[in-house]
Amino acid sequence: MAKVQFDRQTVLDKATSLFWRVGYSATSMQALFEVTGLKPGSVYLAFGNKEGLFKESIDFYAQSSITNLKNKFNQKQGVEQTICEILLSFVEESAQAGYCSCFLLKSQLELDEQSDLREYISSYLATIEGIYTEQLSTLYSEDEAKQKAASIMLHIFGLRVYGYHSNSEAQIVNGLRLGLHWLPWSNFDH
Amino acid sequence: MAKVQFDRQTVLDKATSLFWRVGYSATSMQALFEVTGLKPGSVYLAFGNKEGLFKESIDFYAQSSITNLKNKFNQKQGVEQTICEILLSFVEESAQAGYCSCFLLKSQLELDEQSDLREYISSYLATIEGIYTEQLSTLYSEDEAKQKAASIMLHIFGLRVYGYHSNSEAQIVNGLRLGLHWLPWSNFDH
DNA sequence: CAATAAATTGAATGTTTGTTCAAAAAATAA
DNA sequence: TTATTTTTTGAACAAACATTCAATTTATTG
Repeated sequence: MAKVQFDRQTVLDKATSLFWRVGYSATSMQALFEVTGLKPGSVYLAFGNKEGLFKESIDFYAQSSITNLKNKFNQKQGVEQTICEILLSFVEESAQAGYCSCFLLKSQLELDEQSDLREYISSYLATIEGIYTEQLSTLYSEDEAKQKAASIMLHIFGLRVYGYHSNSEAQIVNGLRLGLHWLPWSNFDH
Repeated sequence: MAKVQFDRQTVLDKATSLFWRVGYSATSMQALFEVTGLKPGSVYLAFGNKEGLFKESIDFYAQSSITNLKNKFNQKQGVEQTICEILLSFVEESAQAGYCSCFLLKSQLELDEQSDLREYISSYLATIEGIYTEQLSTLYSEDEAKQKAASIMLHIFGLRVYGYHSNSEAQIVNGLRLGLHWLPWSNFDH
């Protein structure tokens, strides 16, 4: 059997960027052919159809996000300090040119009610929340860890929307400090 | 001159519902003709094009939301109690079948970076934040009112995303209570 | 009642959409 | 090398897309 000749990761990286920025519906196959350099037949052989390519793009993004998150917690600073760092890095991200919010969040909101993909994305978001819960449960009771994780997710979703339209980094950080007052923000003063 | 014969408000109401649920890109003119009962020519005469109809739908939704919000504050309970009620009503909304998040939020995230509509929607969101700030400044200093309003907006955005995929009302309420601990939630215990 | 102006109609426009497929090329296996 | 399998190619497809417009209907004006 002949070897796959295009690099799947490279193609997925480019497709993900386009889907992320433009959205599922507004991204045409034509545009995907151009950005990936593949011809129709290759894409359809490798991914089935547009939805298949999109699903793999979601996987690509989500798995990378989850790996990244786990790595940050494994750097063995305090859990809460790490959470502060993560949130502040999200704020920083949101201030950059071409900021596209979070691919999972955007896709979740765009997808139709009866699409299986919506559930699929939900489970990735639940996995992420689970990581926060797990980490916090080293410091708090299970109930408290769950509540705090829910509060963190609310803030993450919030800032990924807020950061999309407002340019005031400082305002977001103030909002985070107020809402997540139990985190060690003082370590980040200067 | 002949009178406009279709009821503009009715048409906008129906168009808004469709755009809100399905999104801008995925909503076809065909579907809009069907849902409004109008023929192509009528829509194009009255609204110019798809984007024109969408913009008026945004206006329709935003103005109604803003009026609604102001009314709630004019009922003259305490400001903070009113805010709790608003947030809890959003949570309740999110638990209902066919929940579509917030039309402004969804559209904001869907629209392309260089679309004028994105700024347009941003200014509506800023207006809403301004109302919270204004109300809170009757109780707090300007700086504190702004910070609290930002925190409220973060939570509203957060719950309108969180509520889209999670079915646990209780978890969201817990998150709100923790993050917005300075609000009089105790009035809502029973 | 005409005369005039505006709104409605629905067929038709030319693109763009996602997808297919037979032929060609490339890679592996014998 | 030859035979076999897999990938790539790019033209072609029907369906759906947003939009237009001349003809018709409806409403207002004089």
